Amino acid sequence: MPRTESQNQELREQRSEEILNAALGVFSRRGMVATKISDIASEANLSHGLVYHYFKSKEEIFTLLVKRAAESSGQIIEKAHLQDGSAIEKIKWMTEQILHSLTDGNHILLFLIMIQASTSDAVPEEVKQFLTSEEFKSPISCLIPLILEGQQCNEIIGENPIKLAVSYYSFIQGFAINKLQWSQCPVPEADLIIKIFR
Amino acid sequence: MPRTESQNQELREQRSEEILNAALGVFSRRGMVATKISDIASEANLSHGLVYHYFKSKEEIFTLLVKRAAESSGQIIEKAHLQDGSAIEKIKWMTEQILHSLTDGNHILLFLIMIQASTSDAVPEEVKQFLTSEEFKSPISCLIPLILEGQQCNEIIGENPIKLAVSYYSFIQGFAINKLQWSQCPVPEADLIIKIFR
DNA sequence: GTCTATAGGCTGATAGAC
DNA sequence: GTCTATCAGCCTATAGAC
Repeated sequence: MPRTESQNQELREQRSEEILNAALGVFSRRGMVATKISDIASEANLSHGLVYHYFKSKEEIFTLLVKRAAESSGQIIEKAHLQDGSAIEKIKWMTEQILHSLTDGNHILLFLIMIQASTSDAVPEEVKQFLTSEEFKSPISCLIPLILEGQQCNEIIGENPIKLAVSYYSFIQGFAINKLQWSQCPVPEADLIIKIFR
Repeated sequence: MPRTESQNQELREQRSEEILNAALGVFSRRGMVATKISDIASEANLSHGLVYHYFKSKEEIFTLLVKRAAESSGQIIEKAHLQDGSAIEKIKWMTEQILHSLTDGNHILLFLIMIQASTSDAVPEEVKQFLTSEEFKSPISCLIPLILEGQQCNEIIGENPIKLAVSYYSFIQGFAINKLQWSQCPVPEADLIIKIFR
């Protein structure tokens, strides 16, 4: 009995996700250029030919993952703004979310893709354009309104807000990297990081 | 008039450094796998053939740079231990040195090579071995004695020293990455970072 | 020492069978 | 939808001329 159209659709969707997941794993370990299509294929347990049935190229897969990562990081910041409480409580909440997402699941891999995308020159042109486009809101620029809010009620020290935002994200990004190298490393509490704002 | 032996020696040394410097620049921008020998050659203004006259392979160049980077980071920590003052003053001094070295010169490139070497799977076997060998002292483990010293005289909070060290290096590494992406970004003061210890 | 030419291997991408 | 076979291009590394 042949598959129905909707079953076919579902299969396509599922395979596609399998490939993307496999790619995420390999990309985050080896970087875009160093991963071969055959690496992705064998991680996903299918032939390299099939990868091309679902995606146009290796670059397309990478670009897609970068956009997902950007979206996922954007969502956390958005949620933080909607949170109850003072500015610093919002930042603390966000920090807890991030640290938690780095600790379990493969959110950390999306994080690393993002770091690779923004630190390496050897990425698809489309990724470069995306990262400099209006569409992409950098985490640093999204954090600044929150910092200003905290400074107005003297919750946060009167330091250059950009400097504070850079420091905060340095911390987060650096920790993601450390965590990848040493997955069992102790995770700092959000309060430890928040200290830089006081 | 032919060159004397010592002039030849000097030329070799000089060319060798030129190539290493060029390689450092390209590696840090594109990563090891994505840089071609011809990239290094043209950055150094010489033919690709000549690169092979000085080095056995691309991997050899990368490995050499990783070892230099490790040495240079080890030296800073060593100097910090020899510094006068309390533990936290030593850490502050070290932080200032690091921030300064990230700000000018191409020390930051060595830093990034180190990050690449320790985060990517796609590095020469010799690099992997080196990073797990006794020869290589990880910055985190080198910082711990200093933290313990500070905790004994209540200069530093009684938090898990490993956690503190991880947090500190997360910050430093993350900042190096940010600085590379955005070279004009404001540089936090050492005191801002040191807050996590109090 | 330095260059150009080229061999050899690998990999991204496609074609075509099932 | 999935696989295997294969092509075409690129890149490392070497050989040999100057």
